[in-house]
Amino acid sequence: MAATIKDIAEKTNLSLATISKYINGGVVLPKNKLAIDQAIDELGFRVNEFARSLKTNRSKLIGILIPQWHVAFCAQIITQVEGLLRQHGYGIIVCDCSGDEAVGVQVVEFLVSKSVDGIITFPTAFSVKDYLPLTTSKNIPVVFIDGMPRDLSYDCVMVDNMNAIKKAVSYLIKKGHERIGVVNGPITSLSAQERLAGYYNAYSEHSLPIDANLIIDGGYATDITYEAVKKALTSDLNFTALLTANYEMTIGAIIAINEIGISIPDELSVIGFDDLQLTQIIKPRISIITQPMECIANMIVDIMLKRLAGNGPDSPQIIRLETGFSEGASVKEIYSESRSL
Amino acid sequence: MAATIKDIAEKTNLSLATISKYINGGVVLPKNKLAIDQAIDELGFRVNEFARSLKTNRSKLIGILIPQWHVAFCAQIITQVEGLLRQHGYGIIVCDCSGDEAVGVQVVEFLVSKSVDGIITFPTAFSVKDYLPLTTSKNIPVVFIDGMPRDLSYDCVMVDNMNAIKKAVSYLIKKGHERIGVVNGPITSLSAQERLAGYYNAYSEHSLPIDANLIIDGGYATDITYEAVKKALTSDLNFTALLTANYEMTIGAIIAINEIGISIPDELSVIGFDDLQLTQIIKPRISIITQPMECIANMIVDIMLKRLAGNGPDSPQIIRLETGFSEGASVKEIYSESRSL
DNA sequence: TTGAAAGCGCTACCAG
DNA sequence: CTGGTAGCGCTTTCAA
Repeated sequence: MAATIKDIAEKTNLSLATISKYINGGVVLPKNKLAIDQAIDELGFRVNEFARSLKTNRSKLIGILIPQWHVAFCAQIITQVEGLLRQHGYGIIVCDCSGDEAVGVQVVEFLVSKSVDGIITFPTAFSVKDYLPLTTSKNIPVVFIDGMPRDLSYDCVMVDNMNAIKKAVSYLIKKGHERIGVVNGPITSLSAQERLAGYYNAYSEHSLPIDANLIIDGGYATDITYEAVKKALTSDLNFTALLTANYEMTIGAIIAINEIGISIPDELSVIGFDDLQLTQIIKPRISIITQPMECIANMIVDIMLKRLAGNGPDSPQIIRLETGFSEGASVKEIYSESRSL
Repeated sequence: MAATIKDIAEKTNLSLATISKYINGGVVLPKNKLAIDQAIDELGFRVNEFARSLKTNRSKLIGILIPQWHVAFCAQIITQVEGLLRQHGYGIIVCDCSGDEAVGVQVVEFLVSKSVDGIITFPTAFSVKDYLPLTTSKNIPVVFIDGMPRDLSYDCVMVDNMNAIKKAVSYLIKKGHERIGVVNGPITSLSAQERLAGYYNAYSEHSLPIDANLIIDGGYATDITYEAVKKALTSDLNFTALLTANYEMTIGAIIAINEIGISIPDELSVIGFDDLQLTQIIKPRISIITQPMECIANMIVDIMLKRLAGNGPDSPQIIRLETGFSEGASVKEIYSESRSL
């Protein structure tokens, strides 16, 4: 049987209370400290987290809700979040709801039943409203990543999607592009709405007309984008540049472009999103809007830990982070008719 | 405060013992069942898992150790395993050790400290031996996926790697190929060893000479493969076909091939591994060695649940599953000199 | 700084 | 089938 603090107490001739206090960071006499340390070592003592949790009512577990396991952005963020939380003694329980609303609610109930101390959630295909009563009633803090339902007010960490796209589109416009295709996510998602707004803003700022046909729905997915881009490229839309609004869509677009045999940047300029995995090896090096992954992860953990400690701000925090831009060789300067006049 | 079984007992005028028995699947009188159900409903009672765990010493949590979050095979398996385990009331704590041995041991200690009931582990870059004493001393079952250290004997679920590759190589040989490149993982890993053996076996069975230069180390990674394949293709190795031994390497190879502008299958026949995500949209449709993902996940969960229930077989189970082959349009029939005679 | 004791909520034993 | 009860291992008063 595993050693308990009782064993330590007996061995050291100290009381349970003293041992408990010590292992929770309390101060004891130096000689007692020595004795306790030794006893812990000899007996191979480890705190029984169940008992501790029963008393403190905290599990030191954080639930994470993701739309899909293989979404690159999620994977990247989770890697970092997991590492950071582990340093603070928190484990993560990750559940994938495969975009199914019913499963989503079920998953959150499951997480709550596992007594997670907090929940971190990525935007899912469905509204998360259904499960929030559950978490609020249990006082479980929820931190949203990359967007949340419009009519809610929770802690959220996201990038400045609007400006990210706006800057990229402006960049293209300044290089002479006027017909810029954009592969965006489903317009039901907040981030897609913001990204689209960035596109519009850039165009209006440069007083250029918008052709709605240039706005392609890539469903935030590689396969959908692949089909959509292939179709768009073989149509008579005549765009000279293409912008993709997340990693998966960037990959889908690149595959489609390469397959058709259109050369980047000579025949088509391209700006991608999220410099992960594949974008790092594709040639020519794609110009990419980058998200500050590490910073996002840090903020998420930071807010969560503060909430758990009960010393977060009173009102929900919406953290907006600026995106970066990694210049590659995928954008060509062109001279449109109107400008060459 | 949340309701406890004590509240239920009071409300129903039954004893704690009866309530406990009922919520654990025991049988009570129909009218008591009704009363209990109603009380549970009204009070919004939920079992306190901490208290339960303290008593039963089981957390209903399974730890999963992965090499990297974005390895497609892992993601695919975990998705399924997580769903299955959840159906049985188990949650998973996933930790990524980023191929770092020290982190790996630390992670397992962490998982043990979280009192996971079992551990499922993918092959990591380092030997897992260091942490096994920990798990065995705590009687925590460990199930390996896709390989384990050679000198150990644990439950393991893996595919028949040797035959998978052997069949594919034989297939190519029968189509007339003699110079078949193979992009394999690091030879330190069991699966890579087996896959290589398959390559050798196919060649020897057809009495063809092996050129070791055709064996490329892709490190099970996209970027390494990309560089290696690019180099190989621009050398004078003259292979007519290329076989890749996992998903990431398949993608890396395809990107390299496309970039150089070699056409599949006219100039090079290709057989990939694991029909996931990208391989499903790349044209031409790649012929692929497929792993029975669902079946693998089922077996893993099956063994784990049996071990947890204490009714698994006495000896470690090594489960070997057959791979499949999905024929695409990436292999061309050729006639080598020797055959055309 | 230390200790005694209560009790977190549940399960499992045994008796009825 | 039901109930009384001990106790899992820990934290946390409160008093010394």
